[in-house]
Amino acid sequence: MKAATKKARKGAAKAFVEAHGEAEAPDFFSISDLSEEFGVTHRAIRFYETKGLLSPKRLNGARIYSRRDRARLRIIVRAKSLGYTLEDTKDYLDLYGQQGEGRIKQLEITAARSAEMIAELQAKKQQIDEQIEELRLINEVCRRKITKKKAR
Amino acid sequence: MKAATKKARKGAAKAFVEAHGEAEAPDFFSISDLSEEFGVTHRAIRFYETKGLLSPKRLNGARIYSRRDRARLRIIVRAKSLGYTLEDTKDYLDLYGQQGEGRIKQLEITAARSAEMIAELQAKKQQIDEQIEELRLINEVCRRKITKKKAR
DNA sequence: CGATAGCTTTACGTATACGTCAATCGTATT
DNA sequence: AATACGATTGACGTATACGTAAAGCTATCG
Repeated sequence: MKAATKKARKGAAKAFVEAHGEAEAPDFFSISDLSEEFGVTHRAIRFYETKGLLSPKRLNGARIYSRRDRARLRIIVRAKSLGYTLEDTKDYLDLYGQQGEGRIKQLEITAARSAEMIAELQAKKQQIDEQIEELRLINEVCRRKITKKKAR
Repeated sequence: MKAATKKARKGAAKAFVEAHGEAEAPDFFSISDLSEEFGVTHRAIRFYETKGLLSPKRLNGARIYSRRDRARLRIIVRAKSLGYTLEDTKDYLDLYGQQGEGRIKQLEITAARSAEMIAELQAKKQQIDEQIEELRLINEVCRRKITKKKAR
C-alpha cells in the first residue's frame, strides 16, 4: 500500500530512492520519508543539518539520506523528547559516530563520556519514577473518591 | 553552618522566615532559599510566577513561599529536566492542585489525565532504556579496544 | 510544452525561557 | 544619617528551535 500510494511521486530523490529497492529496509530515504517516519517537518530536518547534526548526500541538489543518517535522526528525535538540546545531541552524535577509531586517549575519553551519559540517564529515570509515584497517588485518591460518591 | 552563614541576611522575607523556625523543615522560604535549593535563578522563579505556575504570598512586596509553593517548584524543575514545557507543567500542576475536590465528572477527568500521564512517562522510560542500550554498546566497544591496544 | 508535484534556498517571523540592566525601595549595619 | 544588602518591577535583549512565505529549479504526466 505504501508503494502504491507512492506511485505518483516525483523528484530526483524519489526516483533515486525508488530505483534502489523498495522491499523492507531501504538503503536510502527522501526527506519526506524521514519526515513521515519520525513525525518531524522537512524544515526541522534541514535545520538539524544546518546545525551539523546531519549531512546527507545530494542528487541534483535534493537530499538523499542513508540508513546511518536515518539512525542519527532517530537519536535526535528521541533525545529531544527527553529534554536534550540539539547542542547536547550533537555532542552525543559526535561520540556515536566515531565509536571505534582514534588512539587510546580518544577511546578512553569516549568510554568515560558514555559512562557519564548512562549515569545521567539513570538519574533521569529516577526522576520519572518519582513523578509517576505522585501521579499514582493522585489517581488513587480520585478513584477512591469516585467509588465513594457512587456508592452514595 | 547554614544558619551561621545566614547570620548577615536581611530583607523582609528573610526576617519573616527566620522568625518562623529554622530547625529542619521550615514552613516558609525566601526566593533565595528556593533558588539555592533547586539551582534556579531568581529570574526564573519570578518568570514561573508570571506564567501562573507559582503564586507566593507577599510581605512588603517581597515573596514568601510556602511548603506547597516549594513542592510546586520542585515539580516544575523536575518536569523541565524531563523535557516538558512550562505550559505542560502548568496543566499538571492544575490537576495536582485540586486532586481532591470537584464532583464526579471532574474527578473522573483527573483520574483519566493522571493515568495518561503515567503511560506517557513510562513510554519515556522506554526511550531512555533504548538510549542507555546504545551507550552501553559504545562503552563496551571502546573498553574492548582499549584493553586490546594496551595488551599490544 | 505547459502544468503540477516535490524539492531547493533565502529571509524574515515566532514561541519558549529566561538573562541583563536600570531604577527603586525597605531593612539593617556602621 | 549614610551605606550596603537584598528584594522588587519594568524594559529590552538573547538563545534555541523551528514556522512561514516567496521564488526558483527539475522531473514527470497529460
